Amino acid sequence: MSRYDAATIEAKWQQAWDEAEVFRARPDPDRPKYYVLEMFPYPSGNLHMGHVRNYAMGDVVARYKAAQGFSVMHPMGWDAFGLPAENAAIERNIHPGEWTYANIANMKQQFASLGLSLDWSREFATCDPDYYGQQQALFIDFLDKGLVYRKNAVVNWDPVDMTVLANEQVENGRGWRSGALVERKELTQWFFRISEHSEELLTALDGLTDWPEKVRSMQANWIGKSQGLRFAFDLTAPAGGQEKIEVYTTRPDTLMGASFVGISPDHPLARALEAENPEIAEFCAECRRMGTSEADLETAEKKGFDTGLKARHPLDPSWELPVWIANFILMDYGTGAIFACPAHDQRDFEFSRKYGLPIKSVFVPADAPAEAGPEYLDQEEEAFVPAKTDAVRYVMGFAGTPTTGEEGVAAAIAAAESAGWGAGVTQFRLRDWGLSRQRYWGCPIPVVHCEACGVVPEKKENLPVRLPEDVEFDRPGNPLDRHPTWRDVPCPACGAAAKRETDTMDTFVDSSWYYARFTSPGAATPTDRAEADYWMNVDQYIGGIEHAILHLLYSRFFARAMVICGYLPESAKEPFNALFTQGMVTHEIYQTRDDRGRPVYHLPSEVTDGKLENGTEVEVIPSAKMSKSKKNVVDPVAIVTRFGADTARWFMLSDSPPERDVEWTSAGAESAFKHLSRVWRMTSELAAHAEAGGEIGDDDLARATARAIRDVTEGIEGFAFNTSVAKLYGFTNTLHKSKAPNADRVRALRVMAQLMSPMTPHLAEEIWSLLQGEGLVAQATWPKADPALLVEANVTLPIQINGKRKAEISVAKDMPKAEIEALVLAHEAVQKALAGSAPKKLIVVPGRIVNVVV
RNA sequence: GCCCGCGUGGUGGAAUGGUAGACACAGGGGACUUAAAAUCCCUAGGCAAUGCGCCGUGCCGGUUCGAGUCCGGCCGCGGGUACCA
Repeated sequence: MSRYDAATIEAKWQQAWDEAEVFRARPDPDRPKYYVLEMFPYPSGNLHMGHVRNYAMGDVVARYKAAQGFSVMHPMGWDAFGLPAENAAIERNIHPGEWTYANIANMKQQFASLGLSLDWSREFATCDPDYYGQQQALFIDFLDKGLVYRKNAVVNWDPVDMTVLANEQVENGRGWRSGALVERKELTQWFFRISEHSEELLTALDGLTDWPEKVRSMQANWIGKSQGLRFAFDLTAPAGGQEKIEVYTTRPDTLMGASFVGISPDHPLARALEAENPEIAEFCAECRRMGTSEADLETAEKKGFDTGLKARHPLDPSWELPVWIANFILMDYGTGAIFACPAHDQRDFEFSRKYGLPIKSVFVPADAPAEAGPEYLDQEEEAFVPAKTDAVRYVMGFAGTPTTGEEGVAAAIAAAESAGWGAGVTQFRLRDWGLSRQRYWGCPIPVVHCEACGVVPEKKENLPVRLPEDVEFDRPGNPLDRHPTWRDVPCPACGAAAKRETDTMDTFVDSSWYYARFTSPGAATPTDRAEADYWMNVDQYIGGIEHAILHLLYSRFFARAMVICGYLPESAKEPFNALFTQGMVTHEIYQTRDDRGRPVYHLPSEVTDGKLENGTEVEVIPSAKMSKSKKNVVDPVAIVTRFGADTARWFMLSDSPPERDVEWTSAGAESAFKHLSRVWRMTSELAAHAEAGGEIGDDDLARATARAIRDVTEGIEGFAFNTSVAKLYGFTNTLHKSKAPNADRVRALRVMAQLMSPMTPHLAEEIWSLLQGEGLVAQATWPKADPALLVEANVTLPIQINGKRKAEISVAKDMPKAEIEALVLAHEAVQKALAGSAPKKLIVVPGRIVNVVV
């Protein structure tokens, strides 16, 4: 007997699908449309298992929806701009474009081997001039609508390489190549006005009911709406041209516990003081020798400098608070200035202890001793920070007698407003989106700087503003800046000699509208409205949880901006109807040490039974996300070559729930292959008995088939592909053991082929064809379970005694409660437990369980 | 630091607040085979010892007739933290 030959089967059916153009998306008035999209990949050059998992999931949805009668669009493209191409250019002296397109060609071939139901006719890369030209057109329209503007912002500056660094290029405060201490540097940059949409982006989250709750909650926290008080501390004497310091606080109720006023090193007052005082200049310079990332700033040691200035407390003009510059205060937040209340903020507490500043309690726990007062925390190690809704007792309030923080804040705002020294304001944490990048491999920002006219957008007929090809990466920095001629252009407004902008766009811009471009990838405008109106929204979006905030929030903003500019219908302002976030693919890490004790990593393919080929034992480190640096990667191509794409897909979908991480094990891949081989063997044994349709006559097999249809369908609908896979294992076992006539088993196996087709499409197609199914299984209608076959006559009821299962009874499904109770009470185990007395309680949940409380 | 998740046998995991461990991997036993591979059958949380029992879903506590599931507090791991994508 021949064996399961995945390579032959897969090539055959991939060709058949291509020839029949099965996956070509076309508007169809007779069917509802369904747009499935997986986050497009960065073309690193090689497919990894995370891709296989992500795209296998999307493929299940796309194929299943097609079988359900939808007109499906399932496109694919490339998120092709970004840092790695420039790094490759520097390291290997290859042009970023050449490197990127070679990677795309390679990966596309690998994609093809997986047999995904993709409509490749819509493919594009974000580095295609056609795509980024339309992005430039969008930028110009956004500029016109006031959605983009320029302001100053800080970047990580490498003073040796004279270049801007990404946060990930800063390691322990030093540039990753030069090793130089990184500085913060201010540049004029372009910003999208996303913060103007904070309220809308926040409230609209409530409508995204098919998004994971965790993603909505992360976005809500990121947007960070808060109610607080804005007011000013008057300086006792003007300094640095300032007479007061404006602050924002969400805890105005703690104002009587203030110990100092803190300002950011980038605050205008700090800037002014720097110029006069070398010590302050040195301190601020030290603060600026830090990366710009929030995690770095927040975890760095808290440092401060007493400016010697004093500020008057707004409630007591005779109370003078010292003004400190502190490294943890961000200029981007609120007003860049705070007042510190160490008793009720852990960071302020530590800072105050370090610098010997007073710590006065404003409130104490509700159950604190009656004599507890402002000195309550004197001996404590931590600030007292209860939930805002917890009951507390104010000992130094200034507005009534609130009983919780929440009430205290409201009362403090009301008091400040009526006394006229402060205003309650709503504040958002969300900042405007800085899109300027001082790099070559990105979409050029289509503006020209003219001495006479200022910043002028390029004319749309001159788009795309193409990246020049003749660039060198022999030194750090942006090659666009030093290109001999590229910058020189006439001003689009006056025609005089002018200079192009050399900054390019953040790659998040590229990925913020690609879903819209897929609806009409060749259009001469960013979208074709008829196509966009038809295909939008994305019905199911699938991608990694790592994109929960930035990519998804930016896309939501961009969709709104595109609606404003008329490129999308109003209904598309939330572009993704449903979102699913899948987990990562992980693997054990194999490590040895070199003669200096440094770790050396080994590929799984080099390790057998915990040993290298030369017999050296490796240390096994628990699984982590597959990464090249740890070498815990498995090449999908090798798996596909060895077992076939269906095995790789099947294994990626089995075992782990899609939203959780999955661990790749070679044993798991082998068992997946074994199973598919078994199904194939059953098929080849039964193929001789294949004949035309008809019902399954054998009652048990008919019922098992109906249950399989129900359960597999439920699994797919609920994004629990692992349970669908488990049910298919079970159905295979049933079919294997069934003594039903061959014709019945053929019929059941045909159904199984349909149920398997979203996951293992090639094998399903082969089974379908061997068993003489009609047409392609990829175009067959999804099977329906006969409800009559799903009805069970009897149910097993577990009997619990005091919540612990002790026995069970089998009863008719519709048996009345009273009869069940009688049966239960008569049961031997219950009699024994009751020992003659009556039960305290008898709970009967029909069809579920019985609990006897004794 | 902050925000958001996750934690169940030797392993991956299943389980609308209702029989914890479905399905599978590895393991053990058996069949077939000269033998091996492949395949097929049986077994399988731990302790105890043979019926029956006790313990058990990271740890501590709570709500409930009943908690892996809900609530509070810890511990550990992971994702994000605005220039990685």
